[in-house]
Amino acid sequence: MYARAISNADVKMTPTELSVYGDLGRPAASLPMAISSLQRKAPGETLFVEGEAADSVYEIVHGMLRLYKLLPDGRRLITGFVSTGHFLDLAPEDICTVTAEAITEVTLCRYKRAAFEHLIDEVPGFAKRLLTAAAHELHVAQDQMVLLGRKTAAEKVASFLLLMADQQGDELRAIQVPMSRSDMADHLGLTVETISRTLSWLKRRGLIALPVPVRIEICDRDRLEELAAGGCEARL
Amino acid sequence: MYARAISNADVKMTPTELSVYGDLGRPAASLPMAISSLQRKAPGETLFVEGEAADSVYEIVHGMLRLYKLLPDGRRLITGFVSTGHFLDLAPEDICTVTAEAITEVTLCRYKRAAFEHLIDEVPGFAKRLLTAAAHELHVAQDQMVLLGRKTAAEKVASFLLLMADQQGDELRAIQVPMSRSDMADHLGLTVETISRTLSWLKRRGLIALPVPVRIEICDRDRLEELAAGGCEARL
DNA sequence: CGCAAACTTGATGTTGCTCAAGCTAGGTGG
DNA sequence: CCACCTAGCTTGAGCAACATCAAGTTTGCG
Repeated sequence: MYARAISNADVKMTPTELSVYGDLGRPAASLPMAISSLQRKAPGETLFVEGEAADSVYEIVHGMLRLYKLLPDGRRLITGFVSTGHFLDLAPEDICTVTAEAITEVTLCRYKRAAFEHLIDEVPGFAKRLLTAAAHELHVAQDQMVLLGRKTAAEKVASFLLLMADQQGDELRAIQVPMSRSDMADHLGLTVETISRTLSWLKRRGLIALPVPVRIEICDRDRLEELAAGGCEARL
Repeated sequence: MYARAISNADVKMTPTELSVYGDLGRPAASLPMAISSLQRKAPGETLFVEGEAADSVYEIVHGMLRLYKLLPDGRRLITGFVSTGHFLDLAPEDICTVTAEAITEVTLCRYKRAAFEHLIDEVPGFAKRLLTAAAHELHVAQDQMVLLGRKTAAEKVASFLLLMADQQGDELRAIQVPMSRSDMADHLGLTVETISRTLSWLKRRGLIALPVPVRIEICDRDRLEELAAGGCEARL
C-alpha cells in the first residue's frame, strides 16, 4: 500500500463536508470507534515507515507531517508536507511507499483500511471525490518534478515560499514555517547551507524579510513570482 | 483538467479486461463511435498542449508518447513516457497540465470526457480500478522525485535503464530506446552531453553495451541495480 | 545563565553544464 | 551506387552552481 496525501480543501468541500460521511461533521468526533480512532503524535514521532505493511487510512485533524523516502546511504527526499484536512490514503497495495513523521504536534483520525474501502462502494460520489483528490496530488507531483529537475536554487526556494503562502492563505505577507531548513533542503533537492544562503540573498534583494528563522515575510510578491516561474536571472 | 497516465498493466488485468467495459474486448474495436474514435499520430505530432481545455480521455493502443512541462525560457521536463495500454486520463479539472507528443507512430482511442465520466458511475469497480491506477502513478512520481532531487547522473541513468528494461520485459538484456538522448536528458534532469558521457562510462565499465545508439543492452544487471539504488560510488 | 540544536556565513571542491568540435547514421538526389 | 547532407550522438576543455567542510552566531529551552 502506498501513502497518498489527499486534501479535502482540494476537492472544495465546506467544513461540514470534511468527513468521509458528508454531513456527519468532523469524523474524529462522530465516527463509530469500530472504524476510527483518534491519535496524537509529538514532533519527530513516526506515523508509519516506508516499506511496512499499510492497513490504515489517516485523516489529519491538526498539525503537519513530512512524507519522505530514503536512499540506502541516507540521502533523503521529502515528497511532500501534509497538514490539516489531508488524507494519508494508503492505497490498494499493501506497502507504505513513504515514511510519515510529525513536524508539529499532530492529531489524526485513523480508519481501518477495510472499513474505509467499504465506504468507496457504499457512499455515492466518494470514489469520484478521491479520484479528484488523487488527480490533484499528481498535478502537484508534476510541478515538483519540474522544480527538482529544472529549476535553480533561487527559483526552487521562491516557488516553495509562494506555495506555502498560498496554502496558508490567512495573511498575504507572513508565512509560518514549521519545518526546519533541513526539511526544506530535502524537499527542494538542495543542502541546508544553500537554503540559508538563498534566503539571505532573497532578503538582501528585498523580496522577503526574516524577523526570526521560523517566520518568513513576503515583501515583493510580484518579483518572487517572476523568479519562481523562471522568468528572470536567478543567481546568488 | 489534467493529464494522468494510467496503465492497464498496472492494475493487473488480463488482455480481455483491457477495455473499460471489461469483457467487451479492445475498446478501440468494440466501443460505440459515439463515445470513442480511433486516431493516429506521426512521430513529433502533438496530442494536446499544457494549458488547453481538456475534453477527452485517451487510451494508447500502440506506440509511445512523451508528457512534458515547459518553463517560460524553454527549459523542459518530461514527467513521463507512456505507451500501449495506458490511459491519458484528463482528470476532473478542465485544463491539461502537460503536453503530450508522439515519439513513435501512435494509435490511440479517444473517449469523450463526459461519456467516460459516466462509466465511473455505471460500471461497478471501475472507479476503484482507476483509483488503484492513480495510486500507482503517484508511486512512480515519488520515485522520480527521489531520482531528480537526490541521485547522481550515473544513478539516474542506471535507474532509467532498469525501469525501461522492466516495463519492456520481453528480453532480459536488450532495451529498445525509442526516445532520443535529449528526451532522456529532460526526463532525468540532465543535459544531452551528460547522458552521452554517462552511457559511455557505463559501457566502459562493462555494465551495458551500445551496438547502436537506439539499442542498449544490459550486461551486468546486478551492478546496474546496485548503482541505481545508490549503493555504490557513482562518479564518471 | 548555559547548553545544544538550528541556522548563517565563509572558503574550497566537485559535479554536471556550457560551448565547441568531431563523428555516425540514415535519407536524398545525382 | 555513392557522395552529400543533416540530425543526432559523442567527446573534449573550461566554467559555474551548488556541495562540502569548517567556523561562528543565534535561538530556544531547561
